[in-house]
Amino acid sequence: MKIKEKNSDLIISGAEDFEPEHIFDCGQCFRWEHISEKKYFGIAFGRALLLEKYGDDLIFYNTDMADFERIWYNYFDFGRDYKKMKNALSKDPVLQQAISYGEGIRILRQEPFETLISFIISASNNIPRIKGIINRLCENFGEKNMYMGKEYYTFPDAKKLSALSLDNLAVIRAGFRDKYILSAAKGVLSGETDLDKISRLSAADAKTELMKLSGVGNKVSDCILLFGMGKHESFPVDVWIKRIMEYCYFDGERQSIEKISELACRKFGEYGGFAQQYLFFWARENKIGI
DNA sequence: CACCAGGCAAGCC
DNA sequence: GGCTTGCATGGT
Repeated sequence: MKIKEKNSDLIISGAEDFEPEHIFDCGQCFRWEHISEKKYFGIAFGRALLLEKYGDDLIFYNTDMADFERIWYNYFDFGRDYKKMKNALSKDPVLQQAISYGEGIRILRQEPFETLISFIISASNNIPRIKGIINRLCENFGEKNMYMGKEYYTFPDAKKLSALSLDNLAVIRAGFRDKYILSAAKGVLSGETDLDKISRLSAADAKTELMKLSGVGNKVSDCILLFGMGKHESFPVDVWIKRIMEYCYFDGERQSIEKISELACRKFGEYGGFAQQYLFFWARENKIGI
């Protein structure tokens, strides 16, 4: 991978296993917007970014090497050997097919607090509405910044959210999740919930800590571990994953979530999270198992 | 109208 | 322990 600075843009060549459509539509993030054919606009770590896939190159508009190294390199998981992971998972014929469909997926390393709140919102919800609620959360309570002549809003921090009442929060129309959002924010602000410390625990111990939070159960905690804490062995089992796993590995017979998790752990091990994302994207886009 | 959405907590037995 | 039910809101 080579990076050139040109005017105020970065041209990244030789970045393999990177397809914006796969990355941003596989359900791991909610703040990336499809602008045009190959352009996506998103916000992370307080920064906005317009990026474009241009042939084999990636263009990161209006940014610099300092921000690339500080934010985007880790956010886009550029340090990982995706070939090695794909080779390991491809030994399974189901995964081989799912990978060939979503070959450009990467798992983003997102901010723990944003991931926590976002996946609390995700419970019993659908993706378009999750995005809508998060947009309203940021527009009402985040900080306004400018990027390429356009205003954008950062994800509000724990302090800002903790100061809100349920009535204040009603504008985002989060439904019954509103009280969980406030409670989680207050825990983080007080230090009772130390997300950085939790990130450094083993996946199992971190999960135990996260599940102490109201509104964070088995599936939501796995998503926080996977997308916000770098625990790539986590395999979140939602309704889609449950269906496709039953269809592909259990002859279509209904299974408990525990049985599905056990099989995923055995089959995918340290790469469980990647397997989950390939399966999720493949199943949803092709309506497999429905 | 019923049913569902990247579930969870609380209340039952 | 496991199982059932209510939950806000919006889309089909």
